[in-house]
Amino acid sequence: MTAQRRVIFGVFDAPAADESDTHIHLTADEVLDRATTALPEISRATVYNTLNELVDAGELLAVNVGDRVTRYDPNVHSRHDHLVCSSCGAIFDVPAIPVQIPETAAGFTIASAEVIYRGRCADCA
Amino acid sequence: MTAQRRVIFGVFDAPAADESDTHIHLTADEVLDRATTALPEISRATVYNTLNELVDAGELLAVNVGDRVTRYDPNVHSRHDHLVCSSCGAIFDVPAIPVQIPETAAGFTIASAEVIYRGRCADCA
DNA sequence: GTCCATGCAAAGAGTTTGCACGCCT
DNA sequence: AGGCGTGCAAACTCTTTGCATGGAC
Repeated sequence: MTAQRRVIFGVFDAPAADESDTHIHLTADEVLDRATTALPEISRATVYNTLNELVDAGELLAVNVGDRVTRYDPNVHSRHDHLVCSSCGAIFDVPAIPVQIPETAAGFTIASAEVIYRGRCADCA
Repeated sequence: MTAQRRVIFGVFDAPAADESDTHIHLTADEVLDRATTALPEISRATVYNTLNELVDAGELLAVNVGDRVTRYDPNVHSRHDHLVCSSCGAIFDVPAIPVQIPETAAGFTIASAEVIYRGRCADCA
C-alpha cells in the first residue's frame, strides 16, 4: 500500500460536499485532479493502473454511458442502473428494475442486463 | 449525391450474405473497408463525415456498447435494444421490452431508456 | 539485493478538423 | 466564379505500455 494508492482510494471514500453516494462517477482525469491536490507528484499512468486494478478486484465499477470516457463507480454492492442527464451529463444511480428478459434470439443466453435512462436532471429541468 | 456517399449508403443497404437486418452494427473502420473495395480512393475523413451526417439526419443510429468504438446501426425504424456477446463481441438487435420507469430520483424526468444485454451468442455457447 | 509500484514519455486507437484542390453548376 | 464534398495530414482525446528509477522488505 503506497501513498499514491491510498490517495486514490481516498478520492472515492471522501466525496466532495455536493456529492452523495448515489452519484460518484468520476473519470480518470477527475480522479487525477483530486489525487493531485493531495499528492502533487502522482502520475496519470499510476491513476490508470490503480483504477484498472480496482476494477479487476471488484472494488470499482467501470461505467460507460455512451461517450468515449470511462467513469468509475464505487457503488459495487447494490445492483443499480444509471440515469444520465442529456443536458449537463450528470449521472445518478437508480436501483435496478427487474428487466424482463426477452426471447433469447437465436440461442443467445443472457447473463446480465444494464439500463441507461436518459432525460433531464432536476437542476436542468 | 457523390460517388463516395452512394458507396457508403450501399454498405448499409447491401449486407454481406452472413448478415441479417438484425445485426448490422459496423464500426467506421469496417465501413471504410467495405467502401474501399468499391471505391479505393475514399478517405477515412469522408467516411466519418458522412456517417455523422447520416446520424444527424436520423438515418443511422450511433451505438455504443461499452468499448471505445462507435458502431452504426441502420435499424432506425423499430425500437430495439442490443444483445452483446461477451465472447466474440457480436451485436444483435432485440425488440425493446417496455421498461418500467423507476421512481424519478430527485426530480429527474426520463425521456428514454436503452438496455444492453450481455451474454453468449449461439456460436460461442 | 530483489521486487514491484511509480513517473515519464511515447505509442496507440478512434475520431475530428484545417486547408487546399477539384468537381459541378 | 462559387460552393461544397473530398483527400490528406495533423491534431486531439483517452488510455496503455516500455523503461529506468527508487523505495520497501
